[in-house]
Amino acid sequence: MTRVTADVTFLRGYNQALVMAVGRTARTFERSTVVEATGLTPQAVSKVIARLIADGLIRPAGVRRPGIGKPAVVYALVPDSRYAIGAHVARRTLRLVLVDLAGTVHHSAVSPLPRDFTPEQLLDALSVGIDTMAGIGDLRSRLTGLGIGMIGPLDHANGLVRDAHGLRHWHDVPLREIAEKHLGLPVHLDKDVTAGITAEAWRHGATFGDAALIMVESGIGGGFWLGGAAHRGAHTNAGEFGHTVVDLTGPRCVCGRHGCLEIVHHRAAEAGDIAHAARVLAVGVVNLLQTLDLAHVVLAGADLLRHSQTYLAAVTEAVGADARRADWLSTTVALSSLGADVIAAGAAMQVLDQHYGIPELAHPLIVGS
Amino acid sequence: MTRVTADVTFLRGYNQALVMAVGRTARTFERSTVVEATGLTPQAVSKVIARLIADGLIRPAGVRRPGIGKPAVVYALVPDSRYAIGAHVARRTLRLVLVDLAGTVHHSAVSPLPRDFTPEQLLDALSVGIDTMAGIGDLRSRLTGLGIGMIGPLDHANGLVRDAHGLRHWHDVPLREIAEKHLGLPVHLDKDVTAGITAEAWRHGATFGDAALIMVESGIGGGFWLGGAAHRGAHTNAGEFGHTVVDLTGPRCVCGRHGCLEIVHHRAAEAGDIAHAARVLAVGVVNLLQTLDLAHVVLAGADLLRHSQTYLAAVTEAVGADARRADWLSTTVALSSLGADVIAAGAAMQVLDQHYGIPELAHPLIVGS
DNA sequence: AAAATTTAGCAACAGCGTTGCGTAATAGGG
DNA sequence: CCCTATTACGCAACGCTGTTGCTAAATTTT
Repeated sequence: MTRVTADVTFLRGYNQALVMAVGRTARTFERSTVVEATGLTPQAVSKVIARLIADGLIRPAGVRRPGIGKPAVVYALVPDSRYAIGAHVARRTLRLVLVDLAGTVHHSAVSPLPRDFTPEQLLDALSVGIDTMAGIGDLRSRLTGLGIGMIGPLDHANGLVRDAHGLRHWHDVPLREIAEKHLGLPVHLDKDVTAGITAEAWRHGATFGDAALIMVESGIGGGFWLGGAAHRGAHTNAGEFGHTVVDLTGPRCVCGRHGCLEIVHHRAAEAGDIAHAARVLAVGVVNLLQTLDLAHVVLAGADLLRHSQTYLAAVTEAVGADARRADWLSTTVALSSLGADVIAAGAAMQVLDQHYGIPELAHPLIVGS
Repeated sequence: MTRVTADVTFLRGYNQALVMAVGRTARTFERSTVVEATGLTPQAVSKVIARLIADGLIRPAGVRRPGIGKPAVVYALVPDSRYAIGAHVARRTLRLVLVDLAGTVHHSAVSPLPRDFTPEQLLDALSVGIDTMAGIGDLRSRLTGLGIGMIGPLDHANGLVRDAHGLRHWHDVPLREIAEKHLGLPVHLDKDVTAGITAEAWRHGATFGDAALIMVESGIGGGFWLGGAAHRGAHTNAGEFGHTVVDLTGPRCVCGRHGCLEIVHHRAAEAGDIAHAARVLAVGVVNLLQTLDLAHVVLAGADLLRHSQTYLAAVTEAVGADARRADWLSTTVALSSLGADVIAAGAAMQVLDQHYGIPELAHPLIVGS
């Protein structure tokens, strides 16, 4: 845990991150753009820009001639100044992506994982994949780290896999620690769905409001972006949205309860009635909207993307019907812009975010002795 | 909206708020206590403490003699240095409370409101009630403001009541503005449930993790505390948790959907089967835990408190059954420590929080022109 | 009475954004 | 062609933050 005290170094990181967010969202920008967006003084922005140029993160890119007056210098992010690798660890496959500072996915590769793979087998697969990707343009020196998005439950703060669902050799594995040792890179571990929603938020910039990523892929999960940050919950266990009861008299689920969203949805899909399955999922999504009041819903996951239009239509219709009562209640519904890469890409962006995003002011916990 | 830029004044507010949080949580504290809790240097803490003493917010309260060495100065919050008044506006009643800087409720008064009361009638009732309370100890000068917790929907950011459920004269009423003008006090407007959870968080201090306040009172609502702040959602409409579907084949609800938690619960309660009603509510609570992974669940609301032990037992049992699978998944369940005052008290604490809590670093939205 | 230990705070410092003001670069008008 | 208005940029001084170095004070132990 990096304890960040509220000193002036926080200010530097914070305002730098604001400028970086502008650069990531807009292709090019000027000093006045940042001034408007942040409320900082022009002089302060100049200082921040000078620091970022010195670090090679942004560069001047010509001038704008608006007519009268001295032309404004135009700046642009240097996307290839930093990279991160993201890994999506599923039950049978490992997906690796290379993401640059702008959030663009450059390479994507899927490799199979042995049935019931062990931590060692995963590390070997990661090692091989990273060497291949990092060797492409000799970008080892510009590699910020590795992000891993994985099925839970896990402990994000301590980088610990508690008990990955359906994998026998994954009980209390300190994956972050052993991966950092094995790979010689900073490693960030998070739940797959949380990584996924981070990808959407990182690419949309500071305008992205409260949002959820709904993932249907051997189970139903949800990743949440609330109040400008990923929501992980008290024990990194948020998002078990598939195990919310939507039918009190429904069939018994593997989790022990009756009528979970997941089992009801699964039964419908199994029977071949995808349209019905999609409507069931839509009920769950509207439940989320009622509870959390979200601005965006993003749909993802292999099983969903296989029938993407059916799901998109069902959820859009249900959300629209719900919001019809009030015109000020608007929520966008969309398929993930990154498709199958969303989890891995988001894991990579979490690493970039740790370095170039808003620094966490770890509200210090007053832990009793 | 107070746009806070990330300058040194933020640092001051932030670190002062940390010290105030320590003072609020602990009866008394020393410099070393704060150093441990915040990670600041002793010298920095000394400066902060000096500022707070100058403002009359804390005071020296003797010394501690731990044995060897110079005794440490003990400090204590001065609870009566600042007050705030909180109002809970329900359909038929107005509840007013006086809360001090420590979060202690000093006076509580309930007065009836006319059926279908108008904004003017509410303002008059507020005016009378505030004059009575503020006159008690001539604490007008120490009054920070008025917090109003009200049924929604409303717009927290703009202080606007959009369309209060079941009240005819409340469509797009700029309540904050007209109340500030009428009462001559800063006014803070929020949903009732959000105010309620703020009360719990403010009293528990920085150790309070993600939490929900479940309120059963002419409807079922939820207030959320996530990531160290109240969660209001994209349109201040979070918490409509009573209108989440738990029974796909259930009876039709007033909201148009079938099998909402609220209608299913209501039918059971109407039939006199409170135990069953409580179990239905408990299913909804567990749904929340699955989705959000909360550390605390607080139960409140007049209809619930009337059978508090039945509800407490049902929810505790359901939460325990759910967490049994994993020992690291712990969630506390409790009745609100403030009882019927929780909404009004929370509204008052929101006012205090704006002045003496962690300052918001309003992540500036890059709003397109 | 002297040494050891712990706490408190003054003074100088580095670094942040802000303010004041001078300079550079352009278009338009005389 | 030159002058002026306009816009953008940045140096220098400043106020404020927390930090660092060091001295002084208050107590117990030897």
